[in-house]
Amino acid sequence: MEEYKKILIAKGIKPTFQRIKILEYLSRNRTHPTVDMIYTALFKKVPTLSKTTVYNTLDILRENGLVDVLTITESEMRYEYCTEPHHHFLCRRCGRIIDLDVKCPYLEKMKFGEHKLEQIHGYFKGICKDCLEEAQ
Amino acid sequence: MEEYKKILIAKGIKPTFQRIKILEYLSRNRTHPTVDMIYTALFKKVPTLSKTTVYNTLDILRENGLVDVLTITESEMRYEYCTEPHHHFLCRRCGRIIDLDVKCPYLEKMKFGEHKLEQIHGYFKGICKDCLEEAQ
DNA sequence: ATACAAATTTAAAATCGTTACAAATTTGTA
DNA sequence: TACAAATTTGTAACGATTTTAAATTTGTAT
Ligand SMILES: [Mn+2]
Ligand SMILES: [Mn+2]
Ligand SMILES: [Zn+2]
Ligand SMILES: [Zn+2]
Repeated sequence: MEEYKKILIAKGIKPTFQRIKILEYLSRNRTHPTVDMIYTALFKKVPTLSKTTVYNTLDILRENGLVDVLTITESEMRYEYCTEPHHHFLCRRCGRIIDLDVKCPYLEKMKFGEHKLEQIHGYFKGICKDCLEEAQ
Repeated sequence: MEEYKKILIAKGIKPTFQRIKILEYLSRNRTHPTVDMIYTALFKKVPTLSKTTVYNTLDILRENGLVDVLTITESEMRYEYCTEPHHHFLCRRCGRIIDLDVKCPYLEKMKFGEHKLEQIHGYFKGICKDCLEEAQ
């Protein structure tokens, strides 16, 4: 609670209860949740919460570099607490999005050719280890 | 026309007029169009075309490995005629999606760790060369 | 050719994630 | 306490996609 309040203040974002809770949720749940997952989880604790606030807050957090957005699935956006750049694996069976420890030269240099590079997304898709085992 | 008819037949897909036209369009327009772009362009030539047919056909083409789908933007899917795997650059200024010639070891091996890897998407995002120049 | 079943196309409605909007509430300051 | 600004909220609008069922086309048996 206090920790996330400080983070918001450091970024010049007014640390409202909702913003703190959303940032805290993302920091504690490294599952790349959808907006609806965030909303549903927090609504239990904050029954006045509006989904619009989740959208608004995520936009603010994103603008301030506290949150990253993944376009890895075909229907909804995924959000994650911003850390070091890394790649992701999406399992088409269970839908989980798993952080990968991929050695990618571009991730560090953030430089490529003549274009101005701002983000790199590495999306690996297939069947995850657990689902493979489950199917024997 | 005949060329794409043959490709469809080779895949066991009934080569209807609409399917041929959609496949032909994707082969000739390597711009990673949206469904709406495909529909709007073809509607001029095929005024009876339905957007549902575009969706249906793209699904079939995708299932048969003739078309790839990109989830690079935040709102709609992008389609491309299937070629050798390659990465992409999305310009947030002009919206163009540019094919990249990135050396990626994973693209060739298609193997990574303990998961079963089926696809790799490399999405680079930023400002393209042309837009940079245009802004001096 | 004709009839009929299956496949395909089409148009319309439904769904769902996201955005726009305006009212209600909260916050900061005088 | 009063008031303006910022934030939150609920609702409506939007747009991409999916669902559904009717219309059309195709292939095949007669
Ligand atoms: Mn991650
Ligand atoms: Mn491409
Ligand atoms: Zn899985
Ligand atoms: Zn550009």
